[in-house]
Amino acid sequence: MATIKDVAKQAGVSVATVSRVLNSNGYVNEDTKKKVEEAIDRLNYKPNAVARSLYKKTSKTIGLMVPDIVNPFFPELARAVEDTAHKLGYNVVFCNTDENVEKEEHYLEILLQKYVDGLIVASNTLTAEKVRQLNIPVVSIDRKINADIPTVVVKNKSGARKATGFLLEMGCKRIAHLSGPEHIDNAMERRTGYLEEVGSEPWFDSSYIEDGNYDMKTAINATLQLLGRHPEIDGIFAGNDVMAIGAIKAAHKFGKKVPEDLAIIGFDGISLAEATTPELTTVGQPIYDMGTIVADLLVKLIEKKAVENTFFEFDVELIERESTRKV
Amino acid sequence: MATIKDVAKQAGVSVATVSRVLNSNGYVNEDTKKKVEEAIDRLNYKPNAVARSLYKKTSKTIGLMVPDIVNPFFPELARAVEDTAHKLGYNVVFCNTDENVEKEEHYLEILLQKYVDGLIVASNTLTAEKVRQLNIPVVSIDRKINADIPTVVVKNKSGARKATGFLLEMGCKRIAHLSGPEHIDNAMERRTGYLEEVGSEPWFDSSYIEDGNYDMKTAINATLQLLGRHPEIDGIFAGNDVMAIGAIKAAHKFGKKVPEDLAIIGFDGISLAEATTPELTTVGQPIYDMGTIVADLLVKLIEKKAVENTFFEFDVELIERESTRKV
DNA sequence: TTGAAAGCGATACCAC
DNA sequence: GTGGTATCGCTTTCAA
Repeated sequence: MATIKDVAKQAGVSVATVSRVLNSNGYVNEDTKKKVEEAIDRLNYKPNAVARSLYKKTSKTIGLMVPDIVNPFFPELARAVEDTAHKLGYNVVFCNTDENVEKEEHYLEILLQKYVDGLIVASNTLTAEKVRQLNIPVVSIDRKINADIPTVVVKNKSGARKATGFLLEMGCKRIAHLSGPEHIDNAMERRTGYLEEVGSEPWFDSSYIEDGNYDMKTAINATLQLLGRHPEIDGIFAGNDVMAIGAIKAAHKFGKKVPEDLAIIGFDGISLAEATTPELTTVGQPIYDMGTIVADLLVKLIEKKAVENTFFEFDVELIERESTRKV
Repeated sequence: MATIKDVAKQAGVSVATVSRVLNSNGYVNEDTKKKVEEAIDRLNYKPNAVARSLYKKTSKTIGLMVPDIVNPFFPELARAVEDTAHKLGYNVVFCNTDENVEKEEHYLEILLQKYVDGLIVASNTLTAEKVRQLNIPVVSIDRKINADIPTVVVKNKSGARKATGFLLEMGCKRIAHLSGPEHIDNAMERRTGYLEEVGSEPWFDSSYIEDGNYDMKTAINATLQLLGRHPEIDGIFAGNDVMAIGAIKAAHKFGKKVPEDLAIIGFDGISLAEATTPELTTVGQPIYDMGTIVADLLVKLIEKKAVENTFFEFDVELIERESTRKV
C-alpha cells in the first residue's frame, strides 16, 4: 500500500503538502493541489486510518454494547445504529455483554485502548461512576443508568397503562401481568404502569403478577402457573413480546383459545410479533428511530456539536392485531 | 492516560524494557520486571492499541459483513462470531451491505484503512478477484464465492431433498416450492434438491415453483398464487423459514389448515420458527456452530496457523414440529 | 504557499 | 540484561 511519502515523492512535494490537500486545510496552490491529486489517483493511495488515529486520538469508530444481539429487540436497533454511524463516517464494533459485569468491563478496557470515540450501551450493570472514568461520550439506550448520562428510552409506564387499559376496554375482567426481571428498570416501570391501571381493583392481588424474565421459556411456565392459580384470567399483559409469544403457547397448552378465551398483549413491537398466530397485539417502540437518534446524539457529543437535548423519551404506540379481541 | 514513557520513568528503566515485560519477550531481570509491573499497576497503565497497530500493521479486529443483521439468520451467526472472536482476542466491526456492491466496496476500503486483520462475509456480489486484492484473509459464510476462498456452508441440496422427501413420506401428493432469489447460490441449490426429489413426478411442472425472494411478504403473495393456481397442493417446501412463515399466514388467509390440509416445511432453523403456531418443521442449520467455525478459521488464517481444512460443509438436520403431520 | 521536523505511543534491532 | 533509537504513517506547528 502506498503511503503519504510515496504520494509526496510522486507529486514532487513534501508530505506536509499532501496532508494539506488530504484534509483540505491550510493554503495550497491550485496547481500543486492538482499534482497531488493526480499522484493520489495514480498510486491509488488511501490514507492510513491507524496512523491518523494515533495522532488525533480518535478512531472514527463507536462501540455498541448490548446484552445479546440474539434478543430480537437488538438487531433492529443495531441496524439503525450502524446505518446512521456509517452515514456519519463511523464504524461500529459490537459487543455482547450477557449482562455480565466482568465481560462488560473487559470490553470497555479494550475499546478504550483502541481509541473508540464513544459508546452506545444497553446495560444495567454500568454505573455512572464507571462511565465518567471512561472519559468518552456514552449514551444509554433502552435503560436509564443515571440522570447525568444521555439517554434514549420510551415511556414504559404510560405504554404499560395503554396496554392494560386496552385490555380493560376489550372487556377483560381479570388481567394478569408477566413481568420482566426486577433489576431492569424498564421492566419495573412497565409493572408500575400495570399496577396503576388495575392495582386497586377489588379482585387484584399480587398473585396476578408472575416473573417471566423477559424470555420465552420462563414465560411459558409463568403463564401456566398464572392460569393454574387463576383460571378466571381473561387477559395478560406481557412485559415484552417474547414473553407474550410464550404466553400464547402456554395458553394453547392450557386449552385456552387466544383471543376468544384469553387476550394477550405484548410490548416492544419486534417483527417476531407479526409471525405468530394469532398475530400479536403489542405496544410498539419506534426501535429503528431510537437507534437513529442514539447514534446521531452520540456522534454529536463526540464531535462536540451543539445538542439541544440529551434525554429522549419516545412515545409508544398501541398496535392492535389479532391476539386481543373486541367483545 | 499513562504511556509507556511514564511507566519507564516511574520504574527507572527504558521504554525498551517496559516493552519487553509487556510482551514478555527478550530477557529481563526478575527484579526489574517486578519494578516495571509495579509501575504499571501504580499508573494503571494500559498499552495503546493504536500505536501498537501502527507498528505491527494489525489491529486485532475483524470485519463481519452481512446483508442485513435484521434478517433472523444473522443475529445468531453474529453472536457466535463475536463470542469466539472475543475469546481469541479480536473485536468485530459489523457492516450491513444490503447486497449492494457500492456499499460493500466502501466498507472494504474503510476496513482496510483501519488495518482489520480479516473478514467474514456473507455476500454474492463479492468476486474472487476483489478478495485477492484485499490482501487479508477472507472467509465466506453461507454462500460460496469461489473455490479459492475458504468457505463455511451447509449441504443445501441434500437438506432440500430431506425436506421434500419428508413431505413425501408424510403422504403429500403435490408439493410446491417457494424459492429464494436466483442470484443466491444456496437458493438455487435448495431448488435443485427439490427438483431432484419431485421434478420427474408425472404431476410436476414448473408452475409448482414460485419465487418468494427469501422474504415474508413476497412469500405470502407467492403462496397465494401457488394455491390459486393449484388448489390441490398439499405440501410446501419453503427455501427458508421466513418464507415458510409467510406460507403459513397465506394458508390461513386461503382457508387451508396447517398441517391438516397443507403441510409446510422451512429451511434454516431460526428461532422464529418456534414462535409460530403451528410451530414450524424445518431443516435446521447449526448456525451457532457455523459462526464458531468461521471465526476460528479466520483467526487461524490471520495468525498463519495450520488449518487442516478450508471448506466446511455442515450437515443439516430435519427438525420435526407441528407444521407437517403424519397421515 | 511550502517544507522540515517534532510528535502520537508503541516495537524491535543493535550496541554495550 | 538493558538502553538508545529508527520506525510505523500521519498531522501540525514553525520558519522560510
